[in-house]
Amino acid sequence: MQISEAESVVMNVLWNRHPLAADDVVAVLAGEQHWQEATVKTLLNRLLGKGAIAAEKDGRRYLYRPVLAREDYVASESTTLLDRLFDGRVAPLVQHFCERRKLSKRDIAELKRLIEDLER
Amino acid sequence: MQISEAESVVMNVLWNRHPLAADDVVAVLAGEQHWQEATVKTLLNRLLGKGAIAAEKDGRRYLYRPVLAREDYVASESTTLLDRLFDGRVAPLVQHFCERRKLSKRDIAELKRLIEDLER
DNA sequence: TGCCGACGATTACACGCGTAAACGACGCTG
DNA sequence: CAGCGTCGTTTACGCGTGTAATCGTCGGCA
Repeated sequence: MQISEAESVVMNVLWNRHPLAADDVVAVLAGEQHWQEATVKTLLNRLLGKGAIAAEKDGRRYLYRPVLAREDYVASESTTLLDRLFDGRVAPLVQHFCERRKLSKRDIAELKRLIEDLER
Repeated sequence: MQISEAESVVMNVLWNRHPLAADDVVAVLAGEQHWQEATVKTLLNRLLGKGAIAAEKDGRRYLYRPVLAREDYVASESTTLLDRLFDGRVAPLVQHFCERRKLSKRDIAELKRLIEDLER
């Protein structure tokens, strides 16, 4: 079940709120994307075909909800990247961002807490 | 300069050792990929077209070397993912792996050291 | 009750990618 | 000096994707 880039944008909408009618999805996306209504419908249909979302009849229309969990999607995407670029290990990735000064104060504080928690 | 998945495999070979003749690349990949020689040649050519690698004539053949730095590629790929999935922040990503128990002892130790270094 | 508008479904189409075979030139070997 | 093998170059092709337009149907309003 491979979700494309554009499809994942639609998934995001549904992960945030569901179930939603196609129209609602279009409305939400109107703010962030340039997409025509037809485009969103195509994406919804492809997601349906892939089994990533489900549709339940609501009168004349459908209400869509995610089947694929956001967690699972995030996990698979990030694991793939980690494997491809950092030999599957987290520390090198963090180090990479360290060296590029991409860690905010907040990141550092949170990382510190995470590590402390892990040690107990 | 967008590098596809398959192309990045070829890049990897060149990042590890360069310059290399097409044949050498094929030889290295023979161990890990199922690819025909022709496929590797296509990928080298596409990379040339994209400017991600350069070719220098060596008698009758070419020697290829990366132009795009591995560091830059890794940075752009991982930033893209981070932005898409974790709102651009590193800590949530690490937390994600924490919760999924994907951190090795070694990861934890290294992260700890990274954090300590950052605080000084 | 007939037409219009709203939905979902179907169809379209160009482009990049994975995967490769075919082609063409050139130098070495017999 | 004529083939043959070896490179790089060109061409191929099906599939997924981004991006839509068009079609067909059904319910509500005039």
